[in-house]
Amino acid sequence: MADDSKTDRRTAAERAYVSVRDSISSGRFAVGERLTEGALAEEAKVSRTPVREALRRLASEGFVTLSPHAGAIVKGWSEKDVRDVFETRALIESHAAGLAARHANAADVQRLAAMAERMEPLARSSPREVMAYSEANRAFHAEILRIAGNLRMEEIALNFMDLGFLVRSYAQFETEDVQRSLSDHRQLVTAIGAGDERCAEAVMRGHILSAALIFRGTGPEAAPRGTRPLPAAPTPEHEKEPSR
Amino acid sequence: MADDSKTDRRTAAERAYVSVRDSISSGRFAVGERLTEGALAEEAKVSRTPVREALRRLASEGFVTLSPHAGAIVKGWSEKDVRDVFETRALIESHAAGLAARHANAADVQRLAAMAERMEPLARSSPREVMAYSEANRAFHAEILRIAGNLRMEEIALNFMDLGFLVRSYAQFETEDVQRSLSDHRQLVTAIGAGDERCAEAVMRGHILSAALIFRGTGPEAAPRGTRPLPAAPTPEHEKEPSR
DNA sequence: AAACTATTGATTGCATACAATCCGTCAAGT
DNA sequence: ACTTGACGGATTGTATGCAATCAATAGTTT
Repeated sequence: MADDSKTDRRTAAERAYVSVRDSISSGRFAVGERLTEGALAEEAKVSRTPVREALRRLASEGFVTLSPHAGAIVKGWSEKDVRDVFETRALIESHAAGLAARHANAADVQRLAAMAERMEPLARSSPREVMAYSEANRAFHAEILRIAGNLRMEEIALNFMDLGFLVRSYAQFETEDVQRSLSDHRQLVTAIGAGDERCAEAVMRGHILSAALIFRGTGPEAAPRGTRPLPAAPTPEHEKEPSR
Repeated sequence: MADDSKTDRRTAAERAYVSVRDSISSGRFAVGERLTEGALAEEAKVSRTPVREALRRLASEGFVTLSPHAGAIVKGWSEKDVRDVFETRALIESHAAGLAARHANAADVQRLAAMAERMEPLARSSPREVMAYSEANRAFHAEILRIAGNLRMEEIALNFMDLGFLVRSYAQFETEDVQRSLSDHRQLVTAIGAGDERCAEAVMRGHILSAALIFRGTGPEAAPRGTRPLPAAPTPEHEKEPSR
């Protein structure tokens, strides 16, 4: 973060993207807050052009919504939005788990098992290692998707996992939930190792849907208190469906 | 098209996007062809800035691949890419069909039936109405996704349907295939109207996977001869997976 | 002749200046 | 008092100029 040296290999657009995305994921920008290009540009120490590029990308990934001439606002998530995302994840990742069970070789299973094992200590040192645990969890799911061998499903599922509200939700996990989650992972490794597609599918579906339950249980005030004043708690519904 | 009047409500970026996308979908740009910002800007009568924006969006939607400092090339589709897309579509849209069967009301079914019916004459006047048929087909699938009520799945499936190679593939349909496709649609309407989730799922899965079979049957020379010289048929594999 | 290096041309990436648009405010009219 | 209209500030959208980077070519060396 203190590395503002000029020898930055990444493009300015990439820096802007990471900067804004992290600020959203970490909750520094409140849901519903309007992001002006100028301010973001100043913060990331680039001009407005790469910031615009970053914002378009973030919009396509679901982090912000932007309307012509009105700019970008941090996207809020209604109950239904969250349910839709988890439902889609459950559909895709359970199918992927089945494919993984079919395709996995010995090395794949070995790797998965190692990853699952590595998560256990992270789960115990609960309160502060949320980020590390979340990262490890993402890597585990990513590995299963990779083994499944469908790039489209991999992209979609990973994008969903990266949406900010997921990371926040891990903070709400009770130790009991974490234990069940770890158990799920072990079961997944076993099922995939045994080549039992149906079992892998079912476990993955349950794994994700139960996570959805926990998250939704945290209630509508899932907005994390960020490092800044939180300019007036926004109404729970920023984008209402136009009834269509 | 002749409307280059200055009273164009759309933004320049939107015009650039449509311009480039249409040129790709229609095959005017060959697979593997390199697209330079300057040329595209001139063609769409805008500056390079909105063209860049359009290219990023097209990349996120899978029409082009772009690498830093190297620009954009029209994306090619390997056998596996196509299989992945159809597999994912089958997974999502079959699930959506099931949801639609659960959620549809009388008006929804009415609308679907009308759309299915309207496609029949388009199918008969086969050779030239490919575009109209393709549009109607897209609308039919889109309506089912809308009824299903999961925005994420809707977005994903529609994006996949819009990928160029699909449109091209319709040109390859034999009348026999079209008849089966129409029959599938009628069956879908019936199943959804009856609230039979399993049936709707199964029919949709078969509908999409059989379309995949037909498409793949057209072989690797699916690259349509465009209106321009086709600068040397590119090798079938432009983007090879880095083996990971 | 082959391989490696330097240079040139073209293209992308970025910054900045300018134009178009939107939103809030205030004034005037009904 | 309420609506309507216009003005002003701020923000987004677009164009253009310049710097950074890459690819290809020519030239040099082994």
